[in-house]
Amino acid sequence: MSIALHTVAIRLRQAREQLGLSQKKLGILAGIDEFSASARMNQYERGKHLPDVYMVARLAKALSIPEPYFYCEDETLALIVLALKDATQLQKKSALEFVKALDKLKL
Amino acid sequence: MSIALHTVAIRLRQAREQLGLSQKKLGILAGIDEFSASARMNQYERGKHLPDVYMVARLAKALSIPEPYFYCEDETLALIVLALKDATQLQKKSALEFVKALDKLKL
DNA sequence: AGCAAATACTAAGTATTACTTAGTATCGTG
DNA sequence: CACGATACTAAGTAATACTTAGTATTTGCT
Repeated sequence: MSIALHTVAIRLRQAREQLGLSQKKLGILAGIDEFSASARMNQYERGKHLPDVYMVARLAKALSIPEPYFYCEDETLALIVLALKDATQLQKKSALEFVKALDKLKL
Repeated sequence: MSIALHTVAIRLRQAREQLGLSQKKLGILAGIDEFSASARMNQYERGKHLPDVYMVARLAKALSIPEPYFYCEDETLALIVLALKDATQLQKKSALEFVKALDKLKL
């Protein structure tokens, strides 16, 4: 019997496995002490504890993933955020215009 | 002398002021006890304390703003997330395709 | 299969941080 | 000016995360 995992926990495991890292290694990459990295990362992924925003920021950096990705419940929005990772300001502006236009279109 | 505010704090104030709510009122709307709502919300906005993800979720709901918005450092990305608030799944898929194409275009 | 190393996971005490309370400052308006 | 509303703060208490010291489980090798 278990309570539903928070999006942060789900996205974290998702992103880590994508890169083929162990919980411990990712923790160390994010700057956690090597003796507690394994336990802490596991607690995050299992939903035992929640990483605070600063920790999520360091994990995001270690994984090269935008921070807001970890808070996207909607899978498609998560993918949009991910796809905009290396976008230039101009590209983002362009995407914004597209989305605004989309809104008026009621597709 | 003060340390830079976290994005959550900045976006929170931004969103609250947009709606013309007081700190206390927003806190109450988000389910905080009326006697501590003012202090807590102020601590969040001033960066004295950080709301955890569950609190951010409740604030997001009270403000009718998507959760990931609060973690978007980039202003344009924040606006994209905001613009997709009421988007249908089809519209989001469409936006995703656009962003993917944009990526290959190196605009 | 059997073993070892790596990885995943957990309980419990300690450390850290948020939350509540009680209040002071500041702003806006009659 | 005064008063009500809003913003803000210090400090003690309550809640939560972090560390430690392990136990389970999985993986790969002979």
